[in-house]
Amino acid sequence: MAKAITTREENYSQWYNDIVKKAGLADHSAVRGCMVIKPLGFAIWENMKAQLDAMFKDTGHVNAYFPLFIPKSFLSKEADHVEGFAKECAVVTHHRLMNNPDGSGVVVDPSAKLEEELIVRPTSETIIWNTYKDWIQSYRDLPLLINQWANVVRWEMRTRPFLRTAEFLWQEGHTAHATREEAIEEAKLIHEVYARFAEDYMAMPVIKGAKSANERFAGAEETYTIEALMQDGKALQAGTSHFLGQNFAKAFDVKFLNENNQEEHVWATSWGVSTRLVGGLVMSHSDDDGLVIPPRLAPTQVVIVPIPKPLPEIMEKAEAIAAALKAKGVRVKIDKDAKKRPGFKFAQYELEGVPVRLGLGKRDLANGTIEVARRDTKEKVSIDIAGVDRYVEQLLHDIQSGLLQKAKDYRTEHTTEADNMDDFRGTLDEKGGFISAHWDGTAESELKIKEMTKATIRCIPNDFKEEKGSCILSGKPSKGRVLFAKAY
RNA sequence: CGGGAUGUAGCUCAGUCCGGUAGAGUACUCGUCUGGGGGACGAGUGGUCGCAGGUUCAAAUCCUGUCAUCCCGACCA
Repeated sequence: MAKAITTREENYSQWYNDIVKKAGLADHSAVRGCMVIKPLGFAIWENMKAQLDAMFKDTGHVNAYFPLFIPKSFLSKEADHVEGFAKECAVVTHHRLMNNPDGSGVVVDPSAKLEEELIVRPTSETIIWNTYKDWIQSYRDLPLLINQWANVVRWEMRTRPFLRTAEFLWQEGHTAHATREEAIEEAKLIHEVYARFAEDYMAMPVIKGAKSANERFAGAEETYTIEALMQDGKALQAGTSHFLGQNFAKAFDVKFLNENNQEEHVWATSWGVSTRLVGGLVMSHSDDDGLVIPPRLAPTQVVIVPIPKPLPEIMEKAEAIAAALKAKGVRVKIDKDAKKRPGFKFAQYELEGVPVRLGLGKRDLANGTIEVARRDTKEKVSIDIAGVDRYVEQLLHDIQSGLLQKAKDYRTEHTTEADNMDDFRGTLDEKGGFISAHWDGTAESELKIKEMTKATIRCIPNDFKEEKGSCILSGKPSKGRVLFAKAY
């Protein structure tokens, strides 16, 4: 049967598109740049969301919801911010349709023009800070630690499912603090939460670091980022946490009285991760046979396939095994479809990335065994049916840690030091990945390198070591190495 | 937003150059035989040819516009 997925070697982009489509993560929609997230893709996002939400709550945050629409005037209040987003905003200009007089359908009613146009949020800093102004008077109102789960719209020129879509789902945290130090601590705390989530749940190793001025969020004083490396050697910015200083507090006049009865502007952070993480998950682990989902985020962790079909005696045993697994907290599904053949199902579950498949047949019943197949390595073993629940529980842990280790090894192999432009370019062309190189700290050098090689500074790593050297471009003195890569 | 390509059955595509009432494979439905890695045979269902105009006795085919997708750039998470 046609194995419909393009191989990674053949065409990495096409491979990614094939996985998204064939595994049933998402479909294109009738609207340019927007996707329909299908049940499997959405279930993965729901699992991510549930875990992140718990982690935010654990660190003292609460959820709220702010409007989709932002008055146009709000967006222009913070100069850097508006410059960053103005080019990609959807604008609502009217509020009514009418029948076209020529009978050809509906048209915008010109008499229903809005007094003030509304922007569909590309991010919510402005409307949130406009609101916080009313919520904050005293240091006793601080810190204010709020998150929202929402959709946002950025009118992108070129889109790709999950990685960059015109509309996407995300969470955006917006916090207000009494001091600069506390706000920076908050931004770092969330940075840490993101990194932990990526590694512990997505099995996606990330480099923690700070963005250069060029790559920083519009309106931020400092942007902390987690950067992951995809299988094609390109980096993916997977989550950012911003220290906003007093920029938004000043723009929206958010002040509080401190303990000494003095008025001060509050200090702010914002932070977000999006459905882009689903794309990162795909590109971190999946292979030419389809999706590979780490167990902790897999909607179905174990599937039991009766062989050759769901006969009563097989199903009885399957139900018992499923019950034992459920008792251990495993998300298990029994395939009860009598029409499809086992071979077809095997291929299908591999395509959909189910971490563990149990094959239970008549022969197994006779022998008291069951076949266990793991998705990540494609290994199959036949084990004693009696201990299958404990075996599978352990196997899920092994798969989770195995995926992380494999991704770490890949990253280690694809992180290279370069000390001059020739090496830099050579490495970039031949194997890609992260390149650790000296940089003089100027925006000019950074932009020039980008122009010459398409590689950007992904981050100034947290584990930045003081090391004397000279910038690979300008030759000027550098205090240490930063990480470059081509990025999504 | 520029350059290139493509839209015909759920999917992959032929037919378009040279206009004449819509094709294949696969999937799907039913039946029989099957059954430990994408089954075999037989019989069926399924398409206003992306959309809107135009030319013509006649348009999947020619012309104009438009929408969408893919690849390559520029821009960005």
